[in-house]
Amino acid sequence: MPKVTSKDQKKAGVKDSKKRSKKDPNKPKRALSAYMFFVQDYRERIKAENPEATFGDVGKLLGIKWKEMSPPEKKPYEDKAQADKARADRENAVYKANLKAAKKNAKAAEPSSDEDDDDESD
DNA sequence: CGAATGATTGTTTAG
DNA sequence: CTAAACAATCATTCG
Repeated sequence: MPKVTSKDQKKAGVKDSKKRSKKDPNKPKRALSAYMFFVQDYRERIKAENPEATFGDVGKLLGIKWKEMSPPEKKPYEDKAQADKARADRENAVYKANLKAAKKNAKAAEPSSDEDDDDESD
């Protein structure tokens, strides 16, 4: 049942104060969501339609509009999301390379000062 | 192998 | 600057 949506996260008290936990050395994070791109384009529009709207209002309005949007309307945004995903994928490759290199370097298992220079031979 | 959960992404405005 | 609401996502990880 724990379908923990972002709402549950905040409900659980999981707010982002300063990065949430950090276990991996340098994860490429992830790609953005269609919503991110959607907002980037709508942020101005929402403000245009709701010049008096504040954080809570604009924020909600944006989400509502998003839901009101038709799949084909979000399509272009999803497309960007996928584009970002592709970009993230690249970071992922580098990330893995870094880990692999670091791991290979970490022979004594002593993470004291491991300075690895990144050389993207691309 | 499968489900779940966590981490992350970007924006808004106001104090 | 940071905080929370808004939605997506999707990769990692545990069983």
